[in-house]
Amino acid sequence: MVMRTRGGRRAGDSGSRDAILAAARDRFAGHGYDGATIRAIAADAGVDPALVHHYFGTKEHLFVSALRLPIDPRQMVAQVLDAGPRRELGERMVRFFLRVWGDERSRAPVLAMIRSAATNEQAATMVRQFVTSALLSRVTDGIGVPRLRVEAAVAQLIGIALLRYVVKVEPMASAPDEELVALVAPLIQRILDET
Amino acid sequence: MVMRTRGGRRAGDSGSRDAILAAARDRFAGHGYDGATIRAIAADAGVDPALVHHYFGTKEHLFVSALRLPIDPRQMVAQVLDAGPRRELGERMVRFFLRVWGDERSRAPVLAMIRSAATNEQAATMVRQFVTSALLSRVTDGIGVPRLRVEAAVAQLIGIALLRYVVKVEPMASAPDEELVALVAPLIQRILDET
DNA sequence: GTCTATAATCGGATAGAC
DNA sequence: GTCTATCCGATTATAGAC
Repeated sequence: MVMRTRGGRRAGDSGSRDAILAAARDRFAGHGYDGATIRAIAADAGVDPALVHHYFGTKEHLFVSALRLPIDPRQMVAQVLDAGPRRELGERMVRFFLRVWGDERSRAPVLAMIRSAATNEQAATMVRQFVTSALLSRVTDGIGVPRLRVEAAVAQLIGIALLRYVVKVEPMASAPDEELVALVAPLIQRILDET
Repeated sequence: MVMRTRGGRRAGDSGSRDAILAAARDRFAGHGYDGATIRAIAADAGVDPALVHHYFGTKEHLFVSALRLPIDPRQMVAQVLDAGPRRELGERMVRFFLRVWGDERSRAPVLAMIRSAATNEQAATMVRQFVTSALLSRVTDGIGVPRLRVEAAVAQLIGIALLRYVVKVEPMASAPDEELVALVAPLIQRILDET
């Protein structure tokens, strides 16, 4: 029968494990670590709560499993930095940012990190380490910009994400991507350019 | 005995009510609405949990009581807008922003709103209405800047608050106020200036 | 693989004594 | 004004049957 050594679904598996992971991503994204309950995740996935423990052990383990990004951050950063001329870096960053937040699959883990970090100290530490090592350090190393400036640019983007996708303030929430690019790309570019 | 009609402490009051309010502000600020428990608030205040209900009824009522800002937002906005020449508006906004976040008394309610809005839908609605009516509308009316631009400026400041005071990323978290003013004020000014 | 049953804890809220 | 006692619901987690 079907029996692979790597990848794919193992023999005997139903789709429950993946269903749990998908439901967990949604719940963590929507309510943060503390607000997402195993019972609700199980209900969303259509399985028994005990099955969640059977697959993932503790809630914390489920959290880190659910947050594994579908793409590799280091690869993404390198791509954004090198995909064109330096004078268009601001625009590339804004477009990349909007693409991540526009796609449900990548938005859920990021939203989960933000929502959880806001109220859970352990999650905040995870986010701090991730932002520092996976993003800031690579960007700072890749281009010759002082770290405080890179952080100011990141702050601009995170603030927009908060107003647009979490608090949902108008007209920011409904503005088309292109309008945001036209507005924000020059701002980011300027932050990075002035030594 | 002592018996005033307005202001001051009423006869028979101990300091418990104020102690509860102060503890509630800290807890809501530190853990968000859902994460702050009445039992913990009571413990911080050194009183019995039942006393919290005695004074404030439900947890929700306690929340809105704890979040009454010590200053009036409409007054603050007007002051920032009119306190100097238009070309220094960016600097005034940044300095005001840093003053609010630098003082514990004003930081606690703002932090509580952010942390709660991140995971609690009801709190998010409160924040959205507050940001829209109390801040954005007044600023947009006061100066002739499109709302989307004002929101971009607010996003820049909120993002900085997040990195500096919540996630605590270095060097943003430890940078002196003046360094941030020098870096950010021109950015805000530019957002507001270009039609 | 999946579920039942249950332990152990913690949450908000209330009634009522003092 | 303040506290004791308690109700009732929800939570994570485990043991074990099927």
